[in-house]
Amino acid sequence: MGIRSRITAIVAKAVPKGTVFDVRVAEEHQEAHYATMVAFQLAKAEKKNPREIATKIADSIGVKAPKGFFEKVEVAGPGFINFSVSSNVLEEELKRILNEKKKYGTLKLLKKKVQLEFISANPTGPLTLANGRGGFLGDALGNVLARAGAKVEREYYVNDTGNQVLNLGKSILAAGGIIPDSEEYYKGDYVKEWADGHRALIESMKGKPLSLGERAAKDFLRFIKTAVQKKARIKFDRFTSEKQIHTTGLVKKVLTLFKKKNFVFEEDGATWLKTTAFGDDKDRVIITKEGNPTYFLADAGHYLQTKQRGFDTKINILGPDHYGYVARIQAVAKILGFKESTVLVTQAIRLMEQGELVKMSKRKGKFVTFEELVDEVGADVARFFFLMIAPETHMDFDLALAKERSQKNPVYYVQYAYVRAKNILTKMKITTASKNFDVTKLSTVHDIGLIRELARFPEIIEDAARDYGVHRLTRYASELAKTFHNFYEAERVAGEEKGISDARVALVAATCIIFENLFSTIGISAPKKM
RNA sequence: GUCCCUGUAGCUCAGUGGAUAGAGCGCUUCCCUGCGGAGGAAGAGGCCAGAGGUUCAAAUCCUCUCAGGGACACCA
Repeated sequence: MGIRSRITAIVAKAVPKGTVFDVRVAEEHQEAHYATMVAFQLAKAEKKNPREIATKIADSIGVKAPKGFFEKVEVAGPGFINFSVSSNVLEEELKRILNEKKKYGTLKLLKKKVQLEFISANPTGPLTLANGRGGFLGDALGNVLARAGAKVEREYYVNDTGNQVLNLGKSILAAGGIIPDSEEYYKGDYVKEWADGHRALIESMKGKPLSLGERAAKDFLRFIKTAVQKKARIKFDRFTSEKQIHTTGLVKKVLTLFKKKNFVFEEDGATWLKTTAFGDDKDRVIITKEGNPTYFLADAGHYLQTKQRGFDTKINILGPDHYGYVARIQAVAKILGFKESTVLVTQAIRLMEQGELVKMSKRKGKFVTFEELVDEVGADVARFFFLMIAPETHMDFDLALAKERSQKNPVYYVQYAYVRAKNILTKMKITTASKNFDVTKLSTVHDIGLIRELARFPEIIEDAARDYGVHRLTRYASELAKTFHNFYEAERVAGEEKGISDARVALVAATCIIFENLFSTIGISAPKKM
């Protein structure tokens, strides 16, 4: 339990039961460490002056808090309650970091079993930058949720059959000159390349474009896997095949279930699901009038599979082009009885080249792939840069500046802080920092500031696990790095009087632990040197 | 036309209804006789797109307007 949650627990005892309130890190210009605005909320209900209430609460906390926990609790301004924790508490937290190491910042906050689905791009070509954005988000979010105590499965749902794959097959035939070209076919060089490399095969399969598409999709999926897992270091536990959803009978099963619950009707020769009952703006076809199940029905079968495999929570990360899909898939989740179903929609990345917008389109074949970007700037930079920005922000990425930008990217600033910290310990030949140090020797603003910053790590994990705001982690990384660089410039570790030196060694060792935990959660490397 | 997202420093972006709106880059001026200068310090730079409203309190919530991006298939 971090410092903030301990304060929250203490405040909770001093206010009426059930009061909802926040404890947050105090603003920088305040001397205090943490603050709460609870008095303002109570003032409304109790029709009293907030300052009066704040004073009452502060007094009560003075009595109820464990002895020696706070150095100061004071009312400020119109009714803020500011907390300064005592050095004992900081010492405890520092020791906790040194003891728990990798486990520091693992919480028992989430008890749920979560399936996290992301990327799930069709294997009809290389990944786009938007796919990559969702990929990094999913990977890091998976790490965060796991740290917060959830059991997480990361899944890539592969649309390895159906119209898009058929279209891919036809596109290859067209690229091979066997059938005439058409507007809707995939145009990228990769289609041509694949066709050129499989001349005999496409000749023999020219009557079966779907099978040909499936065959090519297998290759493209392999390329995707390499780009995602090897190059971008995005981990998946499971690749689920849409084709298998069909062959294992899940499509029929989910249809039966929908019918049983009376959400199915026939119209214009097609079969529909009544998604409007759950807020969708129109009902959706699940079986076409030709008698083919739609992708949507297969996806419902997939959701059913997930439910049957024991997941009560499903998080699905979609790209901006799938926004229109959210309402209907949420309808399915409700019918199937998921306890929680969240769809996160990431916004597009606009690729700029010399001030010009470059359109990304698989079909037109003009795009910079996710893999190319990772090759160009490296996995750490690409990941950190993408994860710094909230997913709903439309992001401008200037490709011409990508490489130059990488020199100035905050990821280097952050990793350099870690290298500096590590280097101090290496130079001093310290492998394990002693836990017998005197915390009162850590007395400068830089010492204290660093400890306070380190202690925020569990709070960041908690917040990110609550609102899925993974960019909190990269922001925190920059702040921690700044704090450490400040400390490094101002204070020495080696060569100080022994008591101070020992205490600072412990502090630096703890800093390394936090950086390592943070880096592994974000998914970037912890370099020994740069 | 309907729906979604966005509009905050020159640029790229943070900002959970609360205290003096922040960071990085860029710009100005400083700081190496020390653990790695890929650093540090100081500074300039903001009618938080606009207008109404709700509130003790709004960049944050509501309504409208404007601007940019995206989605609106018996494709995925």
